[in-house]
Amino acid sequence: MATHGVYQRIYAVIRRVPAGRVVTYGQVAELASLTGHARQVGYALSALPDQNDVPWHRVVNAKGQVSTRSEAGYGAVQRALLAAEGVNFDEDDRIDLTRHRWRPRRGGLSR
DNA sequence: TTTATGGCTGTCA
DNA sequence: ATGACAGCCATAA
Repeated sequence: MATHGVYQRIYAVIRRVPAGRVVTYGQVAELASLTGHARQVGYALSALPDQNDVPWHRVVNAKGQVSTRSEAGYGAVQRALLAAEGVNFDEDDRIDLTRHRWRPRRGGLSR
């Protein structure tokens, strides 16, 4: 479908994120060949329909903290979903990115 | 077409 | 450590 949108590409990347793992907006952008356009990733998520197969909750900001959307409450939902997948949060509701950041296979750069 | 708006990020104080 | 500023650019009106 000729979805000439960047969003579709972003969704594709996020769908590849395994459970229990998280990625930052910037990382998703980079994986989607949009290095430096982390913002667009956030907008893509905001444009997500209620029904989707995209694990938007696995996308967090660079601080490892869940970005709140326009309304409050979603943060708690996102946190709950992640917690259900085994992602731990610290006292500040932050995720240990050094431990939960998703590492796409790429030539074995892992660690 | 132009203008305004962002679920961000990195740098500097 | 936190707070403020500027920059990148797609989508919507």
